[in-house]
Amino acid sequence: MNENKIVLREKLSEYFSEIFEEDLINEIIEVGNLNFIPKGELLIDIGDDLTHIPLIIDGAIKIMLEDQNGEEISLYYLEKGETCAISFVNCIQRNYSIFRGIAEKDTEGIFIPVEKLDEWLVKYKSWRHYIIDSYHYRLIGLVHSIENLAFLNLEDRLIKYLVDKIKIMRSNILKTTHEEIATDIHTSRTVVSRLLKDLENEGKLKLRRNRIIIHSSALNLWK
DNA sequence: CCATTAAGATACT
DNA sequence: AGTATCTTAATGG
Repeated sequence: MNENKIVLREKLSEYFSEIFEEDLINEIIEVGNLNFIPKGELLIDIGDDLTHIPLIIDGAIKIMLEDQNGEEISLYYLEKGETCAISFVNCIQRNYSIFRGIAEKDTEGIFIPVEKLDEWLVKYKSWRHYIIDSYHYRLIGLVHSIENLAFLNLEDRLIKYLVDKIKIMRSNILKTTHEEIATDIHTSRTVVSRLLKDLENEGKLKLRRNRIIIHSSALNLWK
């Protein structure tokens, strides 16, 4: 029991101790539970009851939306030090999730029960700022997704997707399939294959089975 | 070696 | 840009 708390404190110290005051850290250690979410696991689905809010310690969560036909589209990622502020408001209103969250890679998070969120909002200034900041940050993220969808052609969307993914995975070798990319940017596999082939012919990347190797020269170009 | 499946190719809308 | 279909290639048992 006590050992768990030591681990929790250690995990929090990496990022959150910079932004949260000591009393709040202690409370998080008291009520939070550390969870490991392996890559590919569904963390939360659309319509799920929200009982806990995650503080991401390490890894990344892909946030997705579903259309009327059950087709998915990926919106943005949650990373180390972040939380889902959208789910925060959902929690307060005791609503159901409007998003789907899947672990993009092995992820660790501290889960806080809903009741505490409200309480801490009044009690801790740092918590208040953290929630407002991340809400703002999520809004910016959403606006970017909308911009991408509305104003960019498919090729540019694909490029942006690759750049984002490289940032999240911290590697320019992406272990993914054309099929997965297709669902994420909401198009068909053949189209992704075609576009990637074009980029390969332009010398921007190399294609292997289950693997895309992006050249750093192209990466600089796309930034 | 074979089954599975990712990815390439072609043709049509 | 997207769909349908076929072929080829990689991978894991």
